[in-house]
Amino acid sequence: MDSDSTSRHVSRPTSPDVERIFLAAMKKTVHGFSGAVSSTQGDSRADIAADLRSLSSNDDDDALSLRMLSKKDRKLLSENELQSIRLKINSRERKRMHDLNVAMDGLREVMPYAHGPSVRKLSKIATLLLARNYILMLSSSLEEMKRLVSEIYGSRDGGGVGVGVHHHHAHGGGGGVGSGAFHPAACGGGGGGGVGVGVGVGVGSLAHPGAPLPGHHHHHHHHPAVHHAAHPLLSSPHAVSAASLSAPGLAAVVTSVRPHPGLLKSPVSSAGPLGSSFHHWGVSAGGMPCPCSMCQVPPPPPPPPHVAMSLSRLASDSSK
DNA sequence: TAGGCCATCTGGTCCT
DNA sequence: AGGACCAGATGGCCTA
Repeated sequence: MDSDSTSRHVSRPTSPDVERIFLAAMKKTVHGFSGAVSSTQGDSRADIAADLRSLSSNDDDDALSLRMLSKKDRKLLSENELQSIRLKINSRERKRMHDLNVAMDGLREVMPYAHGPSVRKLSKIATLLLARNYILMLSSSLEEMKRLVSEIYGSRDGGGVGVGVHHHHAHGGGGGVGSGAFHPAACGGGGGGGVGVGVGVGVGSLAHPGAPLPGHHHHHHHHPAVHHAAHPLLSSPHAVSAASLSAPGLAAVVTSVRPHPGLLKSPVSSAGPLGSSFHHWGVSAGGMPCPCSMCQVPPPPPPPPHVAMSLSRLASDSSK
């Protein structure tokens, strides 16, 4: 009794392995292990079980699509036929969403963030925002490396690598966001007023209304509403500006980000909002920029309109 | 208890 | 024709 009947359907998996991963995940789920898929949710839903039971008994019907039928045709079909078609469609949709979740988990795995049984996984929106900022940050790092290479070899080669990207340590994002406000404190090893608190960022100020990030002092305690702004990748000026511009809903969404376990391990006295386990090295150490938005703000890409749109939509979704 | 997050159901639309 | 994709609705679970 599992959703194997759903997996038998041919579909467009997000990757060639998705089907296999999905099956494995479903096995785990069936055995009570909250694995990669739906780890925060219990999958033992009575209606699903009912669906699956029905599916196993109605496996043979043709894949007529219910929505393709006219109302007249629908009336001609028996209750059982309609139900079996509906179940089949539901099953496909379920599998599709499972595949999406598997992909989302795959994304979580490669993000510089907590993975562990004691750490609640990132929400979907947080995962996407984090991924985006991570990509921006990596791109920025790459550009910086290119720039350094061109500086080193430029005198000989005449500067073959043309990179015009420089760090903007203090640039205000949209809506009065100023990520630079907390940068010095973070990279300077703490000190400075606030240590990333109240950050001056729309989202951050929502979550940290003035307290010195007490959540980071707690071992194995998660404060989803507290840590989001502390994570460098989620506090990028871009995401922040979008959040502060779009709606309180998105800000609320962003607050769902869970902390990196490293952020929780030790006091934050001298390490800024990331905690002492996170080592900021700014841009001075070997020229490599610190992979956090505090030490290195990604170059401001042209504000993609679709991002703003999707963000606003997410905001509206989250405000349901 | 409220709010956030999520899975699922459902009907519509688009694509092959 | 059939499947994928999408978005709204709904209800459950969890946490503050």
